[in-house]
Amino acid sequence: MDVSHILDSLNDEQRQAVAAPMRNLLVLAGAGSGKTRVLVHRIAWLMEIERLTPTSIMAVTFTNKAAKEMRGRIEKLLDLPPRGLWFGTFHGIAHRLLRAHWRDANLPENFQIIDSDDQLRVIKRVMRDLQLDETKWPPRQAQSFINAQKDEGIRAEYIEATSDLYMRTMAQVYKGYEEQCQRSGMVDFGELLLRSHEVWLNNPQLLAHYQERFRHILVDEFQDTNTIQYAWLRVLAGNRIPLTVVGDDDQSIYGWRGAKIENIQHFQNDFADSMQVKLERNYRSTSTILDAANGLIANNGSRLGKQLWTEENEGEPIDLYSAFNEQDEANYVADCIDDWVKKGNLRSDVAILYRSNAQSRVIEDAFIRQQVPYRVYGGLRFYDRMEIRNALAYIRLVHYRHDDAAVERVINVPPRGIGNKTISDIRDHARNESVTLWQACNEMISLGSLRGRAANAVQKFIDVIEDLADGATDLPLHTLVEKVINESMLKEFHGSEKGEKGQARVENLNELINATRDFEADDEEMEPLSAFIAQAALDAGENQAEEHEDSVQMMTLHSAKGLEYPLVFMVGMEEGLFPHSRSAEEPGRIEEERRLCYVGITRAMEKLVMTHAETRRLYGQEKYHAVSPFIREIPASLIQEVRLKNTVTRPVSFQRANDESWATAASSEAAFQLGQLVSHPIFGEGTVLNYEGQGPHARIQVNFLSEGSKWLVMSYAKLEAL
DNA sequence: CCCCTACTGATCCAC
DNA sequence: TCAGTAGGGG
Repeated sequence: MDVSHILDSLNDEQRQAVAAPMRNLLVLAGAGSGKTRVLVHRIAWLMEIERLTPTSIMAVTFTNKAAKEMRGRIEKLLDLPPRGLWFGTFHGIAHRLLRAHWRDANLPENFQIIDSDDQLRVIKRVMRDLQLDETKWPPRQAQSFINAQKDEGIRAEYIEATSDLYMRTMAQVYKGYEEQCQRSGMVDFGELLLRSHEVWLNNPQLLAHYQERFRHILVDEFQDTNTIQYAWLRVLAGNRIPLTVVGDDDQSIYGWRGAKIENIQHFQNDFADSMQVKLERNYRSTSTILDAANGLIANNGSRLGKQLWTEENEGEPIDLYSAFNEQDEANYVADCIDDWVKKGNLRSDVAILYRSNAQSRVIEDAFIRQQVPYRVYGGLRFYDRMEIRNALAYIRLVHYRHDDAAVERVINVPPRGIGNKTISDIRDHARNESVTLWQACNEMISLGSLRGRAANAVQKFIDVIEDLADGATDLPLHTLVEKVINESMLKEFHGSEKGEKGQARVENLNELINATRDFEADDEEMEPLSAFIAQAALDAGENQAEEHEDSVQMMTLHSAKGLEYPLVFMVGMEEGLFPHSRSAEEPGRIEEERRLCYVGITRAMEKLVMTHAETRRLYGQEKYHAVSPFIREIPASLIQEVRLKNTVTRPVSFQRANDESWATAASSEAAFQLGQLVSHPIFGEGTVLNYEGQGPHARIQVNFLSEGSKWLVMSYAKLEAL
């Protein structure tokens, strides 16, 4: 057997991992060490050397993007698509299992996946039914409670009846929510895993079937697994199926989302007879960058232990810039990028990394001023956009009339005269009669329990859906979707929103049609429509449409994981910002922040620049932050201070901006001060609450004793100070 | 039903 | 500070 095409391009460590015996294997893959490559080659090895069929291999990832990339690379390596390979995210695979065994899972055949937005609506409804005060019990809090429980594998019934009012109330909501979901066949993300885990526990034969079928399971980013995912894997593997897990404990940054770093730390104890391979050779960064990363992460205790190395040369030192304030910091970054581009480099090779999204604004402002094209990652994902979610709700209703979450969403979108009163009547009917909202609509109309106008409107809603559904099964997917978007009037509705927003919304709707046009189900057994609906629920879609212009990439440290850039800026390296002040509370959180810093550093290939601001305006207040302790943990010899603190001269642009704003405030204050008592010839006495603008357009807000608060134009108001 | 005002709260976010 | 949103008034 010629194995050269599988092993030739690999280094020794990588080969060891790829060609390891069919036993439990932990691959500790450092940043930039060729992790994906090892996974892909391992799969090829299993198929060609160990002679496993594609159907007997399961490969699990966390994101659809990762799954897609891996699939592409396997196809390229093997020169053919690996048909039958079980490939996907934890949720995608769990969903597939539940579709196949819906009876065993005690679900209706056409159960629907709901995302967090739908989930919140359902929870709100349950809480309203329980007559809980929304201000005292925020639905969002209940939502995260429920999701956290599910991630831990805990059902409502297992939450003990405690005297703790909070726990009792939450458990009550959780219970009501579970019942509501069960009644209307809704399954949330956590439920996919929880339910399929239970299916295996309750059906030994079914579990045995899969244990015979799968001969190997591979898991990517193992350090990100949470409790239920880990349990899911353990039950499935059950000492019968060997696992290859790949991950890096030093890059575990999702503890706040339920990920358990212990899962990778204890893997060797929990999975019998396992071996471990470390990938420590880095192919990405200069040795300076790696030494910085190694020095930093050495401050964490209880690591599995890794030391990145490279054959690359030292490269440039790490720059540290102490900015006067956040504007100065932003200008400095913009200036550096100008230099970089003048030297003939690409802007798309530059990334700006920050701890929290709020930090991007100041930098964006500077980029706009200096005309640096940029692109911000994150924000709303495609399938989270309002117009897309509305369109999907219609599509879901065409497919399955009893989707309560979808009815709630679009019963009055676009507005067709169904008011809150009518909707809550429909909800009441549905609850009293134990039927779905769709059934409630129909029943109430035939019973005549809706008034004339409301009845007409509801009938109109029913007709729209029924008309769309009529003959829907004969149409190709994209034609159907196009029809839905047009006939639901969503295009007109969203298109008429003012500004460029409407335009963008229509474009997105068109994009949705395009997406269906080249949609391919990865599960051939499902009908296209339900496959598409499931995909839309489980795949957030590409972050954003590709930007054509060469632009700087801006993102949070979290979303930078897995990416690499020749030039990386880590901004806001200040205590309180990074590490974030909220992470000082719990033990272990600082270590996670340190790992996040490690992730940031190891994104850089050639050059790393860190900046911090001595003063920063945060939540409307000027704050003085100390330099991040993480900077001190990097060997000082690797860092070069760009400018010594005591020689700082204020940049010209800053001085001007600052002086102007100071002058404005001063001149306004000269006239009236906030809180000052004033008198008006007509409105009488009042207190100054606020003012804005300057010169003849300046306006002032006064809270009058008799009239309440009013905005007045200062030059006409004839106010007198008292 | 839409717009304005007042209020709140504020890391990180895939599925 | 400011963004997002709930509730009142036109």
